[in-house]
Amino acid sequence: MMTAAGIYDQLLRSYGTPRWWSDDPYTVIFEAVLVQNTAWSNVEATSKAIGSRMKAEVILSMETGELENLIRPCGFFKAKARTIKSVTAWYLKIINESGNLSTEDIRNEILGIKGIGEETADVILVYALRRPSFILDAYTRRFLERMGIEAGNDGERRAFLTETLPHEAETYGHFHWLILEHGKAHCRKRPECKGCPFTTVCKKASA
DNA sequence: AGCCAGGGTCTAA
DNA sequence: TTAGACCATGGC
Repeated sequence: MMTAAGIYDQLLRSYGTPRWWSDDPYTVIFEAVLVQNTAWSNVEATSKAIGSRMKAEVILSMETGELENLIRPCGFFKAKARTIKSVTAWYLKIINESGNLSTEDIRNEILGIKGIGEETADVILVYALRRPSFILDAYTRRFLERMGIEAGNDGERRAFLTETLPHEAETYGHFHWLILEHGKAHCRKRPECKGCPFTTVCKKASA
C-alpha cells in the first residue's frame, strides 16, 4: 500500500532535505509568476538580471515597460508584468496583517488577482507565506500518474497527498521540491533513465 | 524545425 | 463545466 508519506520518505532518502525556494518571500512571489509555463532556467537568468531590484517597493514603482523588458525572456511578459504589479501591491498591503487571516482567506484573496491561479497561489502560500496548501503542478500530476496512483481529479490527488502527511508548510514545500529534484535527476535525456516511469521524457524514451 | 517548459484567462458549446 | 485558442520566449 503506497502512501504519500511513504513516497515522501523515499524521496527524502534519495535526495536529502531539499533547499527552500528562496528565503526571501518576495523573491518567491515574483518567481512564482515568472515560472508559469516557462522553463526554470529562464527564471533564474531573469532573477539574476534583476538583482538588487528584487524588492516589492522597487518593482511597484518601476515603469511597466521596464519591467516587461526585464522579464521578457520568461515569455508572456505583458501578462506577467501586470500580474506582478498586482500581486506586489497586494503583498505590500497584507504583509503586516496576514497573521489575522486564515490560510483559506489568504488563498481566496490571492486567487482574486488576475493572472494567479491555484498553482501559483499555493506556491505563494507555501514558500512565501509558509502556510500549508499542497502544490499541485504538472510535475506532481505526472509523478502520481507514473507511480500508478489513480486519481480522477485534483481533489482526489490532493486528498491522497495530504491525508498521510503532516499539514505543514515545511513538509509541503519539501515534498514539492523533491518531486522537482526527482524529475531533474532522472529525466534529462540520460540513457540510464530509459524506463524511468516518472516523466514524459522518460516515457517517450522507453516507448 | 517543432515541441516543451513548474499556467492562466477567455470564449463557445 | 469543460475543451480549445491564445499569450511569448528560450533551449534543445
